Amino acid sequence: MTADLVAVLVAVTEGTPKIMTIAGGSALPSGPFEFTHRSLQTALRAWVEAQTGHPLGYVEQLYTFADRGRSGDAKGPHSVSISYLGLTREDRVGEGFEAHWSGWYDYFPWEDHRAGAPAFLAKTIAPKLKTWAKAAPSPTLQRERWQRCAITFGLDDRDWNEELVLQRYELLYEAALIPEAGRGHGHEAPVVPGKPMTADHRRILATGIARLRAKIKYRPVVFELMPAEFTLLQLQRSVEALAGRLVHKQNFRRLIEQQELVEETGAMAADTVGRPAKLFRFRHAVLAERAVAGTKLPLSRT
Amino acid sequence: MTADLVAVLVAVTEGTPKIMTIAGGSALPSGPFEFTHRSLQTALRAWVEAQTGHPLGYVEQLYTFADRGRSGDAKGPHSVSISYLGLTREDRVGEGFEAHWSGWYDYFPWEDHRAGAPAFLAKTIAPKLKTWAKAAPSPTLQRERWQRCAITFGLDDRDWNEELVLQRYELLYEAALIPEAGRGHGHEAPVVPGKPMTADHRRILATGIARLRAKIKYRPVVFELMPAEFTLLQLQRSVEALAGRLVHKQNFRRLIEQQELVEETGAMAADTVGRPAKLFRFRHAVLAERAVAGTKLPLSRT
DNA sequence: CATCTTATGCTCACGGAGAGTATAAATGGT
DNA sequence: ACCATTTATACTCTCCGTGAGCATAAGATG
Repeated sequence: MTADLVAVLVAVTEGTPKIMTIAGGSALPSGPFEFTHRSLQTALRAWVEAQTGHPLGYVEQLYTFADRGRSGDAKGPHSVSISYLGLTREDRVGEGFEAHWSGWYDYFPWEDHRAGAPAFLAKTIAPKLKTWAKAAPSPTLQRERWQRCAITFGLDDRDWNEELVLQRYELLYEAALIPEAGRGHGHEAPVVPGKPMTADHRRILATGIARLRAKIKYRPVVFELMPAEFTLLQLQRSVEALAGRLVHKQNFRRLIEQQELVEETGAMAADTVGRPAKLFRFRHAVLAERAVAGTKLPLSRT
Repeated sequence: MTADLVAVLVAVTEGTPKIMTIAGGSALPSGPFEFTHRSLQTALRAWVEAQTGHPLGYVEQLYTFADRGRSGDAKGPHSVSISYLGLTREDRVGEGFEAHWSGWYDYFPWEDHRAGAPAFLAKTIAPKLKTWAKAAPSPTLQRERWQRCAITFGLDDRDWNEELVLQRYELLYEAALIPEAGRGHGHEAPVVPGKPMTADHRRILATGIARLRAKIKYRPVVFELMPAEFTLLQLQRSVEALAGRLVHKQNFRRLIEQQELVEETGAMAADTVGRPAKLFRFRHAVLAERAVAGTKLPLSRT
């Protein structure tokens, strides 16, 4: 038996959340776990450093799952995959490394609601889900299926819940609306937009996004994705990029400041449009001061 | 390489949270992962069922960690341990099974604040931590250490945060105040009350408790630990048992009822003191109705 | 100088959470 | 029968976090 590490490495560049990919963007970076390290965390850090040429900031374990040999042989070589979420900055990649960054909404276009709900959600996905729901054997099951769809995708006037990334992916998978769910029928036309990935890598990515979207609400992890100095608007844009939805500007600032998460550097942002903004830096002290330093997003419904 | 499953199986009986143990209460149930199962979850379920004679309710993965051979050989047989949290009921144990249930506060006596903060916290633990903090090389580090202690243990007039179970355990471990941290000095006298466990099992248990304490606040998982019918006070007592602190009765009921988590059975509780209480049952429908059905605990500061 | 854009300060209303008061319905003892 | 005790259950009140909007300041641009 073998153990593999799979990494969801996240960076945010100019309002776009990105993940590190290999194989032309069709897989997450992964590799065998070397037992020469003291722990899984250090193994992952060393490995990422070797790949990207830069140490990793925040690291968190995501999930472990077992595979029964993808080659089809029932008794073949089995493996355990241990997935991690890591936060960095894109510009940290060293020289001569072939780290590839892909926008994460390339894989989950339906997750970006910053400009409102994507049109194809109501136009394409919802009808397909409805069809799938109606294909259930009994009326009760049909209703239950549709209820699940409506809840996870915010249909029927329900609110969009940005944290249900994994549930949405799994629903689409179950409804066979994405290529990964291909049931041996050869290659069907992609019914739902979004780039697929090898094996269950897109599921792992969904897990990572979901975890991160939940985490930014109660832990100051966004700062791991920011440069040393930033304006409050830049910070807000990063949060919005991750959450996939807009935030109420004034309330966001109120929250950040009243929690004393940042301090002014004294300098002002250069080359900007409009009134120049103060530059801030993260107050690393808060990590020691508080056990839970929340950043509950002040979401706006517009 | 091998993969092991370690289970934190929780039940609540008469206001006491319990965990399933083996080896006279000195270890969590664990065993090798059989690759004959489709997933880790099903493997765990099957395995627990074989051990206890009863299917498992709620199951959730906790954490995966790697061991570099406990026997001391640096290149010896390595293994990956995958830990799970499972919720059941004690009375579900079948015939002829030797499931042993131990109160979880036997292992973490400082975590039970239902009758106020335990006396030995201020009398024994706090001074020891202070000594440890003062042993840091520089004044700055000394202050940082003590700040950490004060935050995690709610000292210096800080609030007790029941979710920091793991942080507290790791702090005690770091300060060498618990037997597991024994640094080869043979066996010292236990400086802090609480039953130790084999290897890092107590750490895993701490992880499980922390996870559960966090979860009951936003997911209706308590019901997995309740009998089919229960009174609201029984439900409250279970929550309090898990959280290790008391709850405001009226507000608790308001919360449960306004969220429509339960429905009356029509019957009343028998053989009770005082005014008889209505019996309720969990409305399983809410699991389908809502994505997030919270039970934010209405904690009281008394 | 008008206009656009972004920054930043302030107010308001609503609802949830913590806390307390009051009343009802049972039991057991005297 | 009456009272103390225990538990159940219904309301009320206050405070504050949160969502939302208004207003003003300070730059750039034409």
